Amino acid sequence: MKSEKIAKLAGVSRSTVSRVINNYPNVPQETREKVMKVIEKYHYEPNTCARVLAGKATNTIGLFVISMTDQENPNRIYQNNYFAPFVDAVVDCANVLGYYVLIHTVYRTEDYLKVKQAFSQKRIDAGIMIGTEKDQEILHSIVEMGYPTAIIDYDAEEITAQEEKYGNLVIINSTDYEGTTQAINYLIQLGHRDIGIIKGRLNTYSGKVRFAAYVDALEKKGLPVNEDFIIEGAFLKKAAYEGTEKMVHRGKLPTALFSSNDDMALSAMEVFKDNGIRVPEDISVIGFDDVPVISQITPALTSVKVPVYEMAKKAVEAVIEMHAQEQYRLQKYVVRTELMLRETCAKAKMM
Amino acid sequence: MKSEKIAKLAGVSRSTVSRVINNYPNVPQETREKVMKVIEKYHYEPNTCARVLAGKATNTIGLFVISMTDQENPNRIYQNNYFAPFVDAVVDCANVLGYYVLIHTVYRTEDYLKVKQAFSQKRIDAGIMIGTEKDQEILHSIVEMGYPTAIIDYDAEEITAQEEKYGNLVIINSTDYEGTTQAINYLIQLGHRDIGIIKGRLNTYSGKVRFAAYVDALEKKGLPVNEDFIIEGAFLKKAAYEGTEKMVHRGKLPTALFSSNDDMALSAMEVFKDNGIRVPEDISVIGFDDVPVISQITPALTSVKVPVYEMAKKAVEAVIEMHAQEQYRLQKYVVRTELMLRETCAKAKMM
DNA sequence: GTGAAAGCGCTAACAG
DNA sequence: CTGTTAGCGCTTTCAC
Repeated sequence: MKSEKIAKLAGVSRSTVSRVINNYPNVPQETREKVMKVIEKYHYEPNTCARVLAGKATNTIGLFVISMTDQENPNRIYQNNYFAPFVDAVVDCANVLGYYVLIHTVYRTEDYLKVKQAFSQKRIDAGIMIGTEKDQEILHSIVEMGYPTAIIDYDAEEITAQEEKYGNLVIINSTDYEGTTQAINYLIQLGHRDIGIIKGRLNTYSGKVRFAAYVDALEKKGLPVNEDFIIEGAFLKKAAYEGTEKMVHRGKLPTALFSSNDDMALSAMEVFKDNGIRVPEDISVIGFDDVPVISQITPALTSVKVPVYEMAKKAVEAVIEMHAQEQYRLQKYVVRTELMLRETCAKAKMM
Repeated sequence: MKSEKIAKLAGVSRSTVSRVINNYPNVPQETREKVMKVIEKYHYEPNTCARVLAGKATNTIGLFVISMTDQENPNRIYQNNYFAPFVDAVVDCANVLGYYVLIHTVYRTEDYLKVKQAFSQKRIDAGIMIGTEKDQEILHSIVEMGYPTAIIDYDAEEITAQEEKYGNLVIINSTDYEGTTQAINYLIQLGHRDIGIIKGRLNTYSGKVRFAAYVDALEKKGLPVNEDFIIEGAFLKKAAYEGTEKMVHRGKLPTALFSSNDDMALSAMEVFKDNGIRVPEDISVIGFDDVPVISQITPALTSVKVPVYEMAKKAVEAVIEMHAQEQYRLQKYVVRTELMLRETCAKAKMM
């Protein structure tokens, strides 16, 4: 079934059918209804490719999940508790606005070709990227293609200087610095002085910021940043587990531990449990992200909530709006984190 | 940049460029290289829509996640621990085969229109559906469109009779009946005689089968199916929580509980914990699906593993292969479940 | 208001 | 082996 047939059946020309489909104003109500009736009768759906080829939008946005670590694990991405809700949210928000989502994952540098192709082959109107690290060159080469692109968790400062070059870019972050500061200050208020951290990957914006905020918060209160209490976690469960284990075996523990994400906090708690170290009696723990699981475990993990849904929504809306616009402009959004108090923090014991 | 320009620059015609792009044999190595050089130099990518319009495949498969319950929750789908790994696996497998995945969720009956449109608008070569229930009519109307379609967790018997009508359908299930039987028998071996169940939604194939297998297994051993120990969970955490709570308040408990999925088992364990009922000392629990979280909690949940990755892989491969084929034929696949022994089951105490 | 005709970028007969 | 030509199904000037 094609528009020509509809035209014939309705006794009009293809142009008129097209006008009806696209809701153009210059067609009288009567004609419109006549055409619509035929369209509905035959469940006619215009061929997307033909429309796109003739200059219309694809009504599809690309979602690219970058996951360059953990390559061997089959369940890699959604195993990561952070990406899954994000993908969900993007699909959800896009669908509400009448858009499809074309999704592709990037495990290796070569896979970036696929995201470029999604743009250059005109499969999508705009794209959203999450999980990017400092793959500067490639990332820039994608942005330079000029299509509306949103990046989640990316250093805005770095490119803010060359605003005119990145008019098609949307950067979305959460208040990680403030969130971390709040978490550390909360621990300090509880009387903790030896506060450790499980670091994320530092070539990640959030990893970097969360660590910087941790250091700053301690220094501001005149507390020591003790190397022994800094665990390299790289945002990975396994690394966090091993790092924590090493610290435990070393025998000297902080009284509180801030983890750069929830997954790693969970790993640490596992180690503590295995070694008879009680949370929060012996050590307080705070995570980051506030993924769903952590409120269901015992003890429920105190965490800094990242408003994933809002970030996804903003990203979707921004790129879609940009695509509709004539004029692009660099946009930055920052959404608020929130400290979710639960059961893994307690007052520091007096020595 | 279009093929015509490449042709001009390479000193050939568009047809030859096309032949090179599509790897047709009838072009000498020399010409091929000459053209390729220009293509690479200009990073030329053929316009997908034009190719599709001219008869090529989209190299995109649709993934439709049906989730008609739990509409109010923003994090609905990936909150469900079962869908997330599945989506991941489908994207992963499709990507490996060079395909993009177009994803759309169905929360309401109206949303089914979008899945039909994805097909009729020629956005995808084939589709995969998960989370379907007995929306018979709509489902059939989709399959009747004639595009390669895979459905996960669907009653194969129901349509096996009319094989010729569903030549384009692929049905993929796991051995839920056997898996459940194995789980129940395991409990029986441990000495349990009062075995309860948290039911899934019965308009779901897996919900139905798991319940049937439970009843059969008990009856086969001459054990009672006690109404008091049957909890309506509908595959939902909340319903399972409330149902379990009601049973606990009623005061009479089975010594073992089989849950039709892990999420509900988790809810039940929460209730038990809140009421001072110990797992597995006071009650044994078995879940279904073997989602990642359950091995990380304490006590780690014994569960029947559903090989999600394999199922997704099979679905992707089957529909892609079908699309490439001339002749379609109804296909059914059943992949093996596996009982994962962990810490939530213990010998029944002698009364 | 509406139709005719050109064109979007590519593929695929058909000749040669 | 390769170029010419005719579509694929739709949108969009441009006349009428």
